[in-house]
Amino acid sequence: MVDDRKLAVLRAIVEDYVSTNEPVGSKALADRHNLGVSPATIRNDMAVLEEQGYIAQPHTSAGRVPTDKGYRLFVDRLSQVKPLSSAEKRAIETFLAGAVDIDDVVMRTVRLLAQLTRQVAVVQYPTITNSKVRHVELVPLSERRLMFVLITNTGRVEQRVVELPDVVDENRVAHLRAVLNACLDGCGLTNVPDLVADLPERLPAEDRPLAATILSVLLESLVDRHDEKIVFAGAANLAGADFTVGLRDVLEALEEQVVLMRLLGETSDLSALTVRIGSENPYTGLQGTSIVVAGYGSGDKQLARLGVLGPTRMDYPVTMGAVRAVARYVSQILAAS
Amino acid sequence: MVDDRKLAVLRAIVEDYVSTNEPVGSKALADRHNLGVSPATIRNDMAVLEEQGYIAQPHTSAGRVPTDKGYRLFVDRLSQVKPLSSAEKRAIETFLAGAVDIDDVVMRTVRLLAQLTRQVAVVQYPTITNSKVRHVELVPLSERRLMFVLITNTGRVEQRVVELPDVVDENRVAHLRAVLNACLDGCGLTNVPDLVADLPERLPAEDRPLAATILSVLLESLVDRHDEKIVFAGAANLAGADFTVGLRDVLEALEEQVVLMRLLGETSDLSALTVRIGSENPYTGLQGTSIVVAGYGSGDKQLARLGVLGPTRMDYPVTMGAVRAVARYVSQILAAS
DNA sequence: ACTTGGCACTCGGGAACACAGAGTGCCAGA
DNA sequence: TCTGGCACTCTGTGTTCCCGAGTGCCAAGT
Repeated sequence: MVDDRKLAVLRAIVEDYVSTNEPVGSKALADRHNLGVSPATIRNDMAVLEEQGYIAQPHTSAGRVPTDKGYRLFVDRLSQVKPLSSAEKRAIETFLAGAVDIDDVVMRTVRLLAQLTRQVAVVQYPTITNSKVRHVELVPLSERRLMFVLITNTGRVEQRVVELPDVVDENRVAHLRAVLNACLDGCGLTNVPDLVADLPERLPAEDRPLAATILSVLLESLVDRHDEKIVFAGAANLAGADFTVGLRDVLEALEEQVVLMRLLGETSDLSALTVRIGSENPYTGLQGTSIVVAGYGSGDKQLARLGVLGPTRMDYPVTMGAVRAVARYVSQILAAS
Repeated sequence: MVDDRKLAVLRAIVEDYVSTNEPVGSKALADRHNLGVSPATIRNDMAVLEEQGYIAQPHTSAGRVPTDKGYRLFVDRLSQVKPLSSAEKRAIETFLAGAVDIDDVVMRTVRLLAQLTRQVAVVQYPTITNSKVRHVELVPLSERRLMFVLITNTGRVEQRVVELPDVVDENRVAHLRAVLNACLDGCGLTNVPDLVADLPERLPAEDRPLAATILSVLLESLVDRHDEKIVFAGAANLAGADFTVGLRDVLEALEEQVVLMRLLGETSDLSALTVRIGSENPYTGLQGTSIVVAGYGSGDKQLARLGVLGPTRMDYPVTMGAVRAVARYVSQILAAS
C-alpha cells in the first residue's frame, strides 16, 4: 500500500538527497518539509518504503537514500519537468542561431547542453537516412583514385575515397556523374539502393565495372556511416561527482561510440523524454549513471537523439527541462535551414 | 658542480619514481641500482641535487622526488628515446592502413596513440594551408542559399553554407563554378587570396555581387578554420593518475580548443620532439602535466602536430618513442594517399 | 486504526594517541 | 672523498574512545 503521504515522503527524500548529497533522516525531513506529521510517523513510512525497495540505508542506523527504483517512481509520478527561465531560453536561441553549418550546430548544441546541465552532454549526428540527395560529386584524385562526395539537403557532406579497378579518363567520370545526379537528385536516401540496382543498365557496358565499384562505396557509406557519429562534451563535469562505480569506466564508455549508440538508440519513444536510471542501464560501466534522452529533428521526422549523462543522483526535473528545451530549439534550427 | 655520478643518481631517482610512484630514498637506490657506492654517499649527492633544484622531498625526512627541472635534465641529457617493439610497429601499420579518409586517419591515429601510451592523445587536423585546391563545388540549396564545398588534394573537404544577397539562377552559379575551378584548380591555398583578388574582373558585371559574397566566405573559411580542429582520446587514462592539480582542470583544458591549440602550437622545432614539462606549461590548469609533441606531414611539409599529455611523472623515453613512431607512420600514410 | 513520544541500541566518523619504519643529516674515521 | 654509525624527524597506520545522528520498537493517546 503506497498512499499519498508515503509518496510525499519519497519525493521529499529524493529532493533533499539530491540537494545535500547526504542520507536523509526522519527528523530532518520533518523539519524541512511541512508534512504535518511527526518524525516517528515518517519513520514508519520510511520502513515501508524501504521494504518495498524505493529507498535504502547505506548502513544500519543512517539516513535513507533513494534506490534506482525510487528515482524511477519519482520521475514517473512525482516530478514534473521544470521549464527553463526565459533568460536561459534566450541564451540558447542566440547561441544556436550563430551556427554556420551542420557540424557547427552539433558542436554548439553539445557544448550548450553540457554547460546548461553541468553534466556530460551527448549528441548524435542527424541521420542521413531521412534526408535527400542534393548532389553527388566525383572528383578525380589521380589516375586510379577518385573522391566521391555526397551532399544531402540537410547540409551534411559524406566523403569517401574510391580505389578504382583500372585507369579511367575524365569523360567517363563526367558521364557517370551526370547519370548519377540525374537519377538520384532529390531522392530519399532510403530509396537509393533500389534506384542504384538497375542503374548499370543505363550505362555503356564498358563503364559497368567502374560504376559497380563506385556504387558499392556509395551504398556502403549509407549503411556504415549513417548513424555512427556521436560527440560528447562536458567530461569535466564528471570530476566533481563521485560515482559508486569508477570514473574510469564512465570515461571509457563515453569514448566507445558503440556503447553511446546503444545508449541513445534503445529508447522506445522518440517524441518524449526517455530516462534511464542507474541499473536500468545495460552497460555495466554506466550502472552508477542516469541518462536523459530526447529525439530531435526537423519537422515531423526524428533525425537523431541527444541527451545528458550524469550521476543517478541528479536533479531530474531540471535536467529533463534542459534536454527537452535544447532538443526543441535544435529542431527549429534544423527546420529553418 | 654536477659530475657523472650525480647525474647517474638523478637518472636512477627518475626511473624509480616513475615506476613506483613513491619518493625514493638513498637505501632503495643503492639496492636497486648498482652505483658502486654506499647509501651515505648517495645521500650527499642527493643533498647537492636538491640544493640545485633537481629533486625535492615532499616533506622532511621522506624520499626524494624529481622536480620539473630534474625531469628536464633527465629528458635533455640522461635519456634516449626508446624505440617501439616490432610487434607494436606492425600493429601501428596495420591499424593505420585501414583508414578510408582523412577523418578516419585522424580518428585512428588519436586512438592508437592513446592506447599505445596509456595516456591522453591529442591530434591536430592537417593544415589545409599547405595543400592545393582539387575542386570547388557550388550546390544550390534553395533560391537564396547555396553550399560551397572545397576539396583539397589531401582529401580534406571544407563546407560552408552561403546566404546570397539575392536570387540567382542555376546558370550563373554554373558559370561561376566553372570560372572558379578554372582559376583555382591545383593552386596552393596560400595563393588563393591573390588569385581571388582580381577574379571579379573575369565575370560579367551583374555577377560580381554574387561572386563577392561567395569569395568572402571562401577566404573566411581558409582563415578561420584552417588550423582549429583538434581531437583527443584516452581521457579515461587520466582517471588512474593522480594530479597535484585537479582532474577537472585538465579535462576542461582538453575541451578548450584554444588551449589545445596553444599547447601544440608553441613548439619551436617541427622536425624534432618537443617536450614541455609541468610548470613549463603556460596554461595554469595543466601545470601538473607534461606534453610530448611531434610534427607530422607528408613529404617535407609539416602539416600539423600530434602528441600526448600525461602526468609529469611519465615514462618519457617510452612516450617519446611512441609519439615519434606514430608521427612517422601517419606521415607515411598521408604521403601515400 | 493510526499517530506520537519515549527509549534503548547501533554505527560511522572524528579526535587523540602511540608506534613502527623509512629516511635524513651529520660526524668521525678510513 | 667515501663510509658506517647514530640520533632525529617525519608520515602513515592501527587502536581506542566517544559523540551524535538515526533507527526500531513499544506503549499510550486520539
